[in-house]
Amino acid sequence: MNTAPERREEILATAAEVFAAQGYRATTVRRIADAAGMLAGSLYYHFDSKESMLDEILSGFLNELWARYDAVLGSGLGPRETIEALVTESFREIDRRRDAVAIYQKEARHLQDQPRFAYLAASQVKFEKAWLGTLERGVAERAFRADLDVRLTYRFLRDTVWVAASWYRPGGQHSPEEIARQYLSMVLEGITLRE
Amino acid sequence: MNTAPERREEILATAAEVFAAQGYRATTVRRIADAAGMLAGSLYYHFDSKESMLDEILSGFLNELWARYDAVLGSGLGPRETIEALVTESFREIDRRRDAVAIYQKEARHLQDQPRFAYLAASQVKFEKAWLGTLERGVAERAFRADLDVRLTYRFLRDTVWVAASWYRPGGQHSPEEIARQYLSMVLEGITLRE
Amino acid sequence: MNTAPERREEILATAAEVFAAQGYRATTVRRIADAAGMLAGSLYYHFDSKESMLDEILSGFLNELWARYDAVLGSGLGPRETIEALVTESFREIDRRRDAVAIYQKEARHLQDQPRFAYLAASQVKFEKAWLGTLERGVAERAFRADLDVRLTYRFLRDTVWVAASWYRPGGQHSPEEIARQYLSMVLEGITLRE
Amino acid sequence: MNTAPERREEILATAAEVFAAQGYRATTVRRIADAAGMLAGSLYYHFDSKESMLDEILSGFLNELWARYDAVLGSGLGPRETIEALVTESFREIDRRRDAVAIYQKEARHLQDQPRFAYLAASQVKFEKAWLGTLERGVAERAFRADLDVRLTYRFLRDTVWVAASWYRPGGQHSPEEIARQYLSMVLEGITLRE
DNA sequence: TATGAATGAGCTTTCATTCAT
DNA sequence: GATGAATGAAAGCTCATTCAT
Repeated sequence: MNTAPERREEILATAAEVFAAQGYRATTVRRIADAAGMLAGSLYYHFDSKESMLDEILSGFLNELWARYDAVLGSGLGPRETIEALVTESFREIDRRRDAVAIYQKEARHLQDQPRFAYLAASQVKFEKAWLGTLERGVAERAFRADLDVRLTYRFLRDTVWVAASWYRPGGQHSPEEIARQYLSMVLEGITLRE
Repeated sequence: MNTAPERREEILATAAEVFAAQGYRATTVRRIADAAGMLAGSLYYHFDSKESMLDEILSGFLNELWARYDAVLGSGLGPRETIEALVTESFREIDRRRDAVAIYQKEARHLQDQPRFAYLAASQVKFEKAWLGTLERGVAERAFRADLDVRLTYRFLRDTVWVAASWYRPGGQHSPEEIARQYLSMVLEGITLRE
Repeated sequence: MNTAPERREEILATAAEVFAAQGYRATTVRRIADAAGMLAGSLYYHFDSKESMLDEILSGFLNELWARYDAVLGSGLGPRETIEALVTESFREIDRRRDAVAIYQKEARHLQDQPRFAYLAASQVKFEKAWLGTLERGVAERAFRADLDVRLTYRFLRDTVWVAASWYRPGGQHSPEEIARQYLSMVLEGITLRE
Repeated sequence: MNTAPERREEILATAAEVFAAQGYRATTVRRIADAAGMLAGSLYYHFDSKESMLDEILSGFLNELWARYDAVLGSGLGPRETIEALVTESFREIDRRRDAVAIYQKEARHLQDQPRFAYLAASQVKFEKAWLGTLERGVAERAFRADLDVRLTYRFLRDTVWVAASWYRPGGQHSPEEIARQYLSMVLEGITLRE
């Protein structure tokens, strides 16, 4: 199962693309193989199973994401700046691994019940801790409004950011940073015009 | 195919529940039948295929939704009030048909390529027209900020509302109207504390 | 998985026949289905898997065998009569379930490592206890020779009986009881002519 | 296909070991290669197929066996001494090629229908001729009992000897010759104590 | 001599669907 | 209205084998 890393990555990228486009279940192993220019059986030289491809895609994404998040969280920023940095890193990750994010979005919920994908639930918990904690700190430090339900705000922010993977196309007219800036502006200031 | 309407509705509700929990593809007809207390083959007395169950669930949801939306859009409200009404109706619909909304969220994108589900794409277009139009009117009438990309704002709003179906539980601590009010407050005013 | 018992038994008998003739691994599910007059997939209405057919065949055989053995062992016979009765019951079982015995013979050794087939090993242990015990009792009571290695004698007897399944054909010229009588005569008296 | 004979023999011994332990069909070429410290494809430098390994194992065993048997049969012994010599040679062969004998035992029956393995059937015939002939000669010469079915006696002897391969471990507490002596004692004199 | 990568045929299994009863 | 049994297509996966390097 350990092959030339480049070929693995190629196949994995192909698989991610197809999974994201058609859904994991609806994707046949044959379809991935076609897209990778080989026969279905040949995939099994590189990977144990369809599921293990999914696993690598998802864990690869989460590992990278958490490396960035941890850097942000460890750098001693204030609540508002932390939120800004997390949102920006999220959009950058969507830019880097759009397919993985889209798959995560669609499949994480039922996958996390399987032992193999327990790390999805674990990540979810860490995620909540990081965002919710920052929001609460912001309320305490009078950076954020106190009249909003924090959990609701958390979900709002979280969903808002990740759902973007469903329409985002890398190389489009807005850079990830630009999208992040606009999102943050909406979330932080609201869309109402103030004069 | 025409049976006592209550039995149909029961089965449909069951199917929606399972589809929402496991995904359409991953749901077997047998699982639905189990949950409905019958054998798999017996479902075919009421419906002619698994796909037609999905179809009824989705179109039932969209028909209801558009009846409400059309009422809002035809009532001559200003842009801000229109947005408020649409968001509120959306959360009410999530409250009424949580499963259908969750299914829609997950499956609409690839279903809309099939002729049978072309109405999903059509609805999407109408949807965009309604929301985007309202936002543009709001910018023109100086109700909304002009410095934000309107398409981005549209997507932001749209996603934000519907994704809620993934965590919303009817009968929870917040009523749909209360959730709508908080969401609107965030979107319209932002989460930043202003003194 | 619970269907009309007659159909199950029919299919099981067919499967046993094919397993015995070609070996478990070499037998395809399609071949069993062909012989049973159905399509491969249809077997799965009645059974969970190819392995579960094997399981039922083997456990059915062992259950029946042990019912008979236990009756013999509990009836207070002397060592020689016990051996005679066990051998006779064994040949009767071969007559009744030739295929199952042949499969057992060929496959038991490697199957017993799998948890599902642990009962094969358990049966083996009980088996040894019964036969070896009887032989030892026979030696103690001066019914059997003391100059032979008892374990060797045990293996000799055990193998000798069961291997017969590989050539025995029900309805042949000798009844199971007649074969048992000849086998016993050889084992007990030897083949040497004494005058 | 012609390589250093030592490497071939090594691989063949490895293959025989795995075949004997797991069964021919259940053994993958990769498993053999693993055990031989190479990759699956590399085996094909030495052998042209999995089947040809089996072929060499089996024919190697039979050739050696027949060389010994022929020596015994050509040496003009009486029936009892012939049986004794054949049994002894058989146990020596089990000692030398335990795996091959075990494979033979399990696979010969269905292999012999394939043209490639027709020699298995031929050997079987020769075998029967030698043993059955000796037994008949023994009955005629009043060395063996006349009241036993000779064919049954033949099968009894044959099976009894070869099945030992399934439990025999070279280097165990009994030498092949010792095992042969005990077996012969049982078969010739019976296990009953005579005073 | 051996490796790494691929092939292709065939395997067990799943599942939506049908239909006589 | 529902059951029990079967169909048939397609799925994921295995594995002996090939072959350029």
